[in-house]
Amino acid sequence: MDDPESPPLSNGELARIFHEIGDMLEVKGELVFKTVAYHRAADAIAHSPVEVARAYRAGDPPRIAGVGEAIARKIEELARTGHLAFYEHLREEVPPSLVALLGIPGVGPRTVKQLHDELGVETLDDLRRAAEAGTLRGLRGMSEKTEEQVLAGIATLENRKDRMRLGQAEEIVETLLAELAETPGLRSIQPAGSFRRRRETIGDLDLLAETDRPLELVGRFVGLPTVESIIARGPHKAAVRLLRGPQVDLMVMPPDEAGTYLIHFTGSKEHNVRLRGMARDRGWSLSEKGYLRLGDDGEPATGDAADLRVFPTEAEAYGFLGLPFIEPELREDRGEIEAAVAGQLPRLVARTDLRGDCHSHSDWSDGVHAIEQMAESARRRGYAYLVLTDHTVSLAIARGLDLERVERQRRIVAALNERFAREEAAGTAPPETAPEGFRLLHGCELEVRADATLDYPDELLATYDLVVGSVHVARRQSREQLTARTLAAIRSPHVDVIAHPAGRYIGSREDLDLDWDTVYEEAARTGTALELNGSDERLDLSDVRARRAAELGCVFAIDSDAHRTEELDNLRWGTAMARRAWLGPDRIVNTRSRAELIDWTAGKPGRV
DNA sequence: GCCGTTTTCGGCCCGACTGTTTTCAGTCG
Repeated sequence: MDDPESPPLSNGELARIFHEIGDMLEVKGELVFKTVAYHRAADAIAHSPVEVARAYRAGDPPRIAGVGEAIARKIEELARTGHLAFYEHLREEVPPSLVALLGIPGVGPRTVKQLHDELGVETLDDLRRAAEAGTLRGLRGMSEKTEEQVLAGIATLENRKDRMRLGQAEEIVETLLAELAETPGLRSIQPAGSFRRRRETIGDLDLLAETDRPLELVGRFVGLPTVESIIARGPHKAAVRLLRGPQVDLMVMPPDEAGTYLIHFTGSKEHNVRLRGMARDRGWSLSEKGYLRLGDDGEPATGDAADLRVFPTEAEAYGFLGLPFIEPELREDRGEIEAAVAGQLPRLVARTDLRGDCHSHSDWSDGVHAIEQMAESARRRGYAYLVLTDHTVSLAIARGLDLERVERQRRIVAALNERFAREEAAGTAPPETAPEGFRLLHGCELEVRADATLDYPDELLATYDLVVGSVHVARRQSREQLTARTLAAIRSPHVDVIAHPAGRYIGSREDLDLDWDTVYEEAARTGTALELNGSDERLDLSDVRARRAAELGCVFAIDSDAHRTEELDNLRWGTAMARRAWLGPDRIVNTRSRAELIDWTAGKPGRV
């Protein structure tokens, strides 16, 4: 029965259902291509810029690659009723506890089916008991050793850490690279995988090395003090789990053949599948080893090495398919192949394009470091400006500033800027100082109250260099209320940037329930920038949302939201998200000079 | 189940490692 009153399922919820269907079909032993089709469709829905269920309910189903007639019918049913009979029947047949067994490393769908059919295993505990009782060894292809592996796999699953934040991944990678750097024979070593693509969270880490002495490198790698266990170890490849840390894969490549290796191990899997398809169309088989010419039978030729093509760089390896180099952040099969074929890849914004930072805090509100420390730190990073945006009065928990403290803070900012100007004139500023000089701009992080009013009066807001507006409180309001509050900030002539528009914390706090397209359209119409918040706990807007916003004409600010000096470097993660959203420097307001930025903020009433 | 400037049927990406195997299936990335 239709239930138009209930909120439509989110893309994430739809994707989870179709992934689960794919998993259940795998366990049932269904044709593998069918299960893959469900997973592909689930991924496409998860990354869709439009709210799929809402669009179906409105009678305007979007065209989604990988969603054909059968899956479209299922989305339709889910969108209209919130239920899917096919899914519910499947869950009775293949209980979720059985699907959960797929999470055990080393246990795949065939094994789960075998365990269920032959031993009646339905849950993790069933399997644990069976392995401990030694009843697995009687099954075809299983032994005592299998039982040990299953038990170890269950332990791993139960201890499995959540995916890492980018900053955590970076720290581990840098430690590993330092520990392996002095290995004899090593020519180069670098991270690949989702960390190189800068996905918002990282599961496993991948390292790629060129070395003349593979055995020595692999040996040192598996012997590192932080290695808890060795998962696999071959002559050119090894996988380990770190103590209280992630799995790390090391791959050794022959010197001067890195091109296809880097592509293969950087991924994404979906990007690689597309490349292999292109290679196949041209009569070549692509693997990490290079391009191998296909014979008349459609199989790669064996024997003579004459038909293997290898390349020292990724650019050359892409070039073999007639493609330009594709930036790692774009390699998600979200249109980058088509753009590359058409010669229309975007020029992505780079960290060095940024001239300043529009969102930062001091110990006047909830930051750690003093105003002067924050300013000095930004100056020594070569910025032309840092906007100090401490919280406003109603956010008492963060010591929001009342009017009297705003005035005192303003005098401190002015005094600092006088000193900076004097030093620049006298030539005594730090050598890292930007050519245009450095100034601390005065702003605030303006609270949008629960009733959609702004925390400071217009007369006060008009005195700031730049204002970022934020929704922090009353997050559980209705979609209409939350959207109205965000729009109130966007429509204010004094609000220049909407800070962390979705208000999420990765892994712990969901996005605000907003009418997103309306928010994007209004931001575009008024010229209000949306923030790409660089805190690796936020990364807000997400890459998917930012790309949609850009399609609708929005501009953005890449901000650190630093609460201490070290966090100023959060700009690198904000930049990564901008790149994953296909954004160029022209869309980012803080690629502008200080004078241009100030002109832009002063022009807002005229932009409306 | 999806998809089509070679197909509306017949394909659908590739290889290393593991374990139990005597030639290969399963899992993983």
